[in-house]
Amino acid sequence: MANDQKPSFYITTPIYYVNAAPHLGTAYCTMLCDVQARYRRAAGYDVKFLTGMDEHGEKVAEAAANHGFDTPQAWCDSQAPLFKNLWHELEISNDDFIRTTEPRQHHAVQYLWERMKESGYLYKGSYDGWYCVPEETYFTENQVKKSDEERETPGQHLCPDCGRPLERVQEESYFFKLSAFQDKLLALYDEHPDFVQPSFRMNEVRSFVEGGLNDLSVSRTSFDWGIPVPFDDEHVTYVWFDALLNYMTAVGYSLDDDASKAEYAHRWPAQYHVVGKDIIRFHCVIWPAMLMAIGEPLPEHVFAHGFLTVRNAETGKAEKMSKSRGNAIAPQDVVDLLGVEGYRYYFMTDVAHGEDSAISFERMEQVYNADLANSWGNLVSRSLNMSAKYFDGKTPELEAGWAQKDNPLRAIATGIEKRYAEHMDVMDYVGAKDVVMELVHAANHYIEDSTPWAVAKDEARAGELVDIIANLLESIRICAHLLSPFMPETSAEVLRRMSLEAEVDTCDLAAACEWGGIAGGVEVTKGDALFPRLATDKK
RNA sequence: GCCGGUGUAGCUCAGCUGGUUAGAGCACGCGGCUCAUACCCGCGAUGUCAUUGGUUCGAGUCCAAUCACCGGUACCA
Repeated sequence: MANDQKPSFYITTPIYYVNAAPHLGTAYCTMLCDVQARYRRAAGYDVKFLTGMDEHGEKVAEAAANHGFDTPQAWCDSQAPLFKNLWHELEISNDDFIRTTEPRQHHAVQYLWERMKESGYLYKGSYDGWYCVPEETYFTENQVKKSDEERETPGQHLCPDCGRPLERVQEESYFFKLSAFQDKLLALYDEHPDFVQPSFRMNEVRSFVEGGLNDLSVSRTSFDWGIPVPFDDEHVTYVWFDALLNYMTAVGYSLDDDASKAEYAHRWPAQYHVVGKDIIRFHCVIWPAMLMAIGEPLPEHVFAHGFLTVRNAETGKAEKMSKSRGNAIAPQDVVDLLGVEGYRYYFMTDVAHGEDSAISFERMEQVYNADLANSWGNLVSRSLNMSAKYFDGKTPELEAGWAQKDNPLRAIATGIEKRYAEHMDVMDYVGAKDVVMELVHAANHYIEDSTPWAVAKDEARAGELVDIIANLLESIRICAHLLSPFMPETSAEVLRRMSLEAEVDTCDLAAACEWGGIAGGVEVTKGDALFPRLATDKK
């Protein structure tokens, strides 16, 4: 429900196409959103995090038949749990899961058609294409042209798949007058340079729009697995007016009751649509144009991430993941190696912001061992152990004002939340991680410099020992908060081991990161290693 | 073909508007320590900054050309 006390933060993943089982790429995109959603909740926002599935279209109907399902709906129903279960396993904290076959989407899409009709940006025309009779497949003019060129059979119009001659077909279709929005879109990009992120993607979008826009075919008569056009029974909605609209459907668009209207007013526009770079155009060109046409506010940002590739162990080169190459890595493979939280940490902090990235199990092990086992996990281990050992299973008793004393860790921790937020706010997780790891490394360094094991042997230095351990525990507490969006369960565990369970799931991160928050004289438990070191098979 | 981008240590990348001996993390080698997950801390080596030419007192940083790689060139999400 809408919470008017806090600002809304609405973030979405694309809706994933039902025909492809969830893979490393979809998990990556969903994790990007999850980390942002968790961060924003901690930062005091009223978050809605949406993901879901795109279930309409000709290919879904075909897949259903091929898999022996009676209806496309039954096929979709069988696939939805694959996504939901994986998101659950990967600690994805989505607040909603939309499926385009749901009644709410049906209602919203039909409502959109009426608004589009009123807008004057809709007209009926004909959509030209090429049809391969034996393959029963449609191809666009460009697909055919491209394959003819590659095959060096220009102008012959041969099927890209089987090479046989194609038939020219014309289909009646509704068109959205995308061409009318060129200037408005360019103005949007000028006025909101951060509409498309990272910034280097903006150039691609802009040059595309500058090259001129064609109107967009938005309905089909050649198949019927889709939402009917309300004023024309022959037509079903083609992808654009269906898939993209899900973002608005999920926050009450088209509904007339007071609660829904309030929800929509509170939530829309979205702050972030996170998408793969392959669908950037749909979100940065078509989608804003649609919204302009019907007079709805535009989303604030579209963030496009890169693709994950696999590093070939022998050649060192990045390759596309594919079943035929046999180089595909499944989410489960990564979970098996790193655990869920190690998985999240690796993909969120070792993939350069918005860029493609070649991943490898070797690199995963390195990052896991270096950052999680050796640095962060071991810091927690040694610090909690010393606290328990020197203070009888507890944190040291603290005198009032202890937190005001200067020390190297306090110096680094001061303002750390702000530095971290600058990166998190723009989804630069690598940069945010670096800020946190600076404190982790400093804390390990501080232990060496202050030699608490030596101080503990000298009763005259008891006060000094209290300060050392308190500074360590305090640093760990702050790091746990900052790492929580990436590794929520580990951070919660760390706080619990310091008897700070009340701080888990804070919604005031800035306050939580103020120096001086630990409790004195409470139980502390060393516990098992958070991230057991992985044995690397080095020869 | 056209448009755009990239090319900096073994790997992943920083290097803003040109200015002393080119940086970080990881990986690697040596030394120290022992609270800790054989961990941590210190020290160290490595780069003709893709190539060539140009502008400049001075260029990784600007310009041109060349080579290599990548993306886009729209209705598959």
